Amino acid sequence: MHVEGTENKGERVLSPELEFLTSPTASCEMRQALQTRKREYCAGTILKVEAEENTATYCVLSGWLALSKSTIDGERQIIDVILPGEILHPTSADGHSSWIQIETLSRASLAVVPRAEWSKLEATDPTIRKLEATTIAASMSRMSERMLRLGKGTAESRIAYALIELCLRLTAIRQSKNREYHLPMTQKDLGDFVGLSSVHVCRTLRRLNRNGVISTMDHMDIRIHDVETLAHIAEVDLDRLRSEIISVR
Amino acid sequence: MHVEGTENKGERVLSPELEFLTSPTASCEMRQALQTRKREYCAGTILKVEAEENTATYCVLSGWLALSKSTIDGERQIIDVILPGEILHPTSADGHSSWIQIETLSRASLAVVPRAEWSKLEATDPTIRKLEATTIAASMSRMSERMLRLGKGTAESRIAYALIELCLRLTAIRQSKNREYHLPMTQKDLGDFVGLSSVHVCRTLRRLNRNGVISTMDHMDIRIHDVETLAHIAEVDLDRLRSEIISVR
DNA sequence: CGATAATTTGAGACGTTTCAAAGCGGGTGG
DNA sequence: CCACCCGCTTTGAAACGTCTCAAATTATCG
Repeated sequence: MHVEGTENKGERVLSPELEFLTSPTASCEMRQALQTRKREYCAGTILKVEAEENTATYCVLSGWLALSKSTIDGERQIIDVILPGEILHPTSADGHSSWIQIETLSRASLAVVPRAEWSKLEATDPTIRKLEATTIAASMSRMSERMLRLGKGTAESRIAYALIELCLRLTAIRQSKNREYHLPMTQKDLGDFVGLSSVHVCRTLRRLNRNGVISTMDHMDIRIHDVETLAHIAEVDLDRLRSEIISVR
Repeated sequence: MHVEGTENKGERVLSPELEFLTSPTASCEMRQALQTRKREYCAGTILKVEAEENTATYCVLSGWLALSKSTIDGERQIIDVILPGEILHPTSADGHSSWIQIETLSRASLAVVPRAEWSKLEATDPTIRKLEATTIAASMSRMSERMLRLGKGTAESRIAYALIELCLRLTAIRQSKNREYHLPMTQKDLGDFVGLSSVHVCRTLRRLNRNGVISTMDHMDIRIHDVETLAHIAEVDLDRLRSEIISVR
């Protein structure tokens, strides 16, 4: 169980301020609200426990989040990874509890906006609703891609898919170039993400390394050498996937 | 591959008109729109193929839908099951293609509302937006519960969870009483839903039968005898799950 | 530089899949 | 009305992939 983690890498090529925050489309109110609600967290912080009282909206300004569920015996499944620029509504159907546990994978800065204030922002700025809608669509889409592989894919295809998905998303927000990025996750985390034991994650990663498809350096620095092969292993059509999980801006 | 199926059971205790359609909260425009867009489909119809052009909103008036993704070699994963009263936006992040394949599991009647018209409805009727939000929250919530079990659960817990989830949802819309309902799915379908082969679904179902936890009669008529045990196998807290996946009305 | 966490590798156990064949049931056409 | 066919369920046996356990190695941080 992560408590007040010590890792603090994970955002190296990060623009000082977030894109949509400074973008001309964002309204003045929006920028202000995010700025005043801005908070910093260190890696491994648990922001919200499953089923905890929650009605706020989270905007990720920098850093990575993991959304997870756990079984009674402590097994964790990472449901989704949230990257900078994305919006998160952890409120479940009953309208007041969180359907998910939220934790930081790296040092992160977030704007946590209470429901009332967020509704006001939505009303004043029509672009926000659009951003929200595409964020949700993208999230659903990548969740189902992962479910498909969780249900029917091999270990290799699950890992390959995760690496490709993250690469595409990071590239879209200019936090990856040349198919190279830092994963602020341990192999255990990655295993919890793709439904494998950390041991098997290791083996699979090593095999991909040996075959020259990717290389991992240092603590989880990923470099994809042969996207075609990786996409083939992941059973992914790159262009289609991109259009499904990347919001148009 | 299902094409124009022949099965047409699946909605036996169905109220002639859907709850939220006739409810006093639904606006006049809403009711009219749904009525004029209403269409009937027989079981096993594929409404929308993955990645197909799509910007409409689907309202399920009666019957069951399955949302699925498939691998290149034809393996299908059912991502979610949609029941009467629920709303579906199959539009992915690019704004015009569908992120999912939609098919009917039983005979079903749907209102397929084009985007422009739906936006107008949203604008006129504030309750629709709320309904949409809770529908999405509920869907996310149950998808993640299923992902947790797909990643970390045994065959038994996956099946047990699916049976409980469906029982709760059906009970909420008064299509199940006394924890008894008809599942308009084959064992293959159920396997595609929970990530198991049809053979293993059969074995697992039979074991639950032998142990007196459930009984299955006829073609997939489920009766849950011992909810406590089933919930325990599924690793579920019934009240918490209910509040997370059932929309308050 | 020692303590602690994360990765790597091996070997065996376990659960699920696959293959195969038999049983059941419902629908169709003779 | 019966015979036949096809799809679904059931059961068995073997193959396969992943997990677990265990131990060695390597990184990380105070």
